[in-house]
Amino acid sequence: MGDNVYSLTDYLKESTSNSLSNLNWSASKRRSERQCKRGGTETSTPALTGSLEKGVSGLSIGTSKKNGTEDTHIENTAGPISINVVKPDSLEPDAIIAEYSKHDPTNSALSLSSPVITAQEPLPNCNTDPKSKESKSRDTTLHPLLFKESGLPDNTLLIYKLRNGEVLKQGYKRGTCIICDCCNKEFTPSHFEEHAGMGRRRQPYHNIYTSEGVTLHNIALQLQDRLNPNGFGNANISSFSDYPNVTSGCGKEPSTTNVPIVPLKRTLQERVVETESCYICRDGHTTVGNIDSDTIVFCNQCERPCHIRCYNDGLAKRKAPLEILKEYMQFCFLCCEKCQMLRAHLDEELEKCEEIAFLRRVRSNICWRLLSGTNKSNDVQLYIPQVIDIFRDAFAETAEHSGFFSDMVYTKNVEGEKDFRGMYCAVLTASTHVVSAAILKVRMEQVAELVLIATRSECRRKGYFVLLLNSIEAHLRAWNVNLLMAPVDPEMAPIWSEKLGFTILSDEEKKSMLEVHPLVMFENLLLVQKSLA
DNA sequence: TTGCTCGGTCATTGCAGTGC
DNA sequence: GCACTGCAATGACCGAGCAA
Repeated sequence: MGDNVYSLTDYLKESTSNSLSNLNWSASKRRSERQCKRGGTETSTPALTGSLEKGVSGLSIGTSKKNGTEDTHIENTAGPISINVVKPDSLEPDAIIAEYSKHDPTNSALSLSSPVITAQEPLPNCNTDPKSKESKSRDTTLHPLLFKESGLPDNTLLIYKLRNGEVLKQGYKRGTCIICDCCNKEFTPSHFEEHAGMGRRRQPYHNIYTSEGVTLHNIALQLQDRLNPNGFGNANISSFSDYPNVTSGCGKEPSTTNVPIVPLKRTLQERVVETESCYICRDGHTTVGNIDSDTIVFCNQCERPCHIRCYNDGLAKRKAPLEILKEYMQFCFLCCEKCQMLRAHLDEELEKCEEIAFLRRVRSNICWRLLSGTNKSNDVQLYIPQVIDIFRDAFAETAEHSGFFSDMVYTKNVEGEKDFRGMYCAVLTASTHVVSAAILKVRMEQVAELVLIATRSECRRKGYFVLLLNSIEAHLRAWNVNLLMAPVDPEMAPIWSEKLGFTILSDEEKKSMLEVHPLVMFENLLLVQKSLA
């Protein structure tokens, strides 16, 4: 995989020169046509020469000096979006596809962040014709965001289609252009629209969709919300992928010898029972040593404690305590419908392999998979050892405790010590290789925990981390999980906070959170959280 | 000679009106 | 509601003019 990824460099280096010539060609062609139409003469200088540095004409940001209008950004409160971006210094078209915020499709439309252009005061005797210049104002800062470094990731699938769903052209984003699949030529959005035979529309951003079915216009709105959350410019913040790839449990490398602290709540131990109350009746009464209706059992999904009798009260047909205990031991005791639904979603996801990006050079798809170490199929067992290797490599300083990684990945229940059941591996794969992996524990709608996340060393700094993280967030949203928690190295906390939209919990908040939710925590790490609602 | 400013030209595409 | 269309706002680019 590493070789494949790195080999993409040559491909893009080659194509860079092609892109220049294509860009100039298309620009010259368009200019020529327009000048002929106006009866002018064609200039000898291609209009877009050198525009690769400054951005294609019409895609740059600025304020008109002609009429003195000035863009004024007002504060918005829209939530963050998830965007995957390839490393700016990486030429490879690696893992890239946008995973846009799906949880609130109306967010972009209602966003307050769209630039408001101050209306000019009408001059005395000015033309009040609605077609007059003064009646129009336009936002030229929005759509260019898509083509900036922190904007739409390269290789994002782009489709020009009609409102009825008919696909006219398909391509992918690269740099400031769109590469059409049919001819492999570069187009600006407007050219792409023209290429699709709909040049007369002049609405490229409203008719070019991603594979997610989101228009470029809506993505630009979401980007704007993300980049300008407080109404202030974020010019100093570079690309989202511009940071070390390994985070979560430890940062780039663990600054301490981090040992996972697995809460005892995960096991049925006396002290746990003594300190827990049934979440249904709020009573903590139980009889230690007996298996009866007063026994408190922990749900194998949400891990909330409940009396067997309280659980049975909600059933049409009661179950015997021993039967429930057996279910618990088999990790299939689910306390309510929501937990059953969530487990069904997870089980369903285990069967899937979603293609979320495509590496043209190596003709390999980047796929999202959710794996369970308990699955003994050859397919899963092909990936699991790679996941362990990735974690061992990424968290080298914890090598002496590397057994934990194996236990987590294989979701072992180490009797009397640690219960890693219910953990899943979320991975990105290319061909038969895992490029990025995370250990994920999904609870009910309350919280999911991202225990570890890391990227294969040779694949780092290419955007896989963000791609995986955003895929995780998107799936959690789809499963109605509304909070994602992650233990992070203090050194990496600013990245999680500033670039990934997480909130760093104070020690007090962390303590109370861990009391409520039995998360796997590491020594000396901070706890961050992100609302997915 | 160099660097800066200004104005003209043009490509791009946002916007609004119109028709179906 | 959608497609089509015309208008024109906007920024990039370029050359001319001017000052240092």
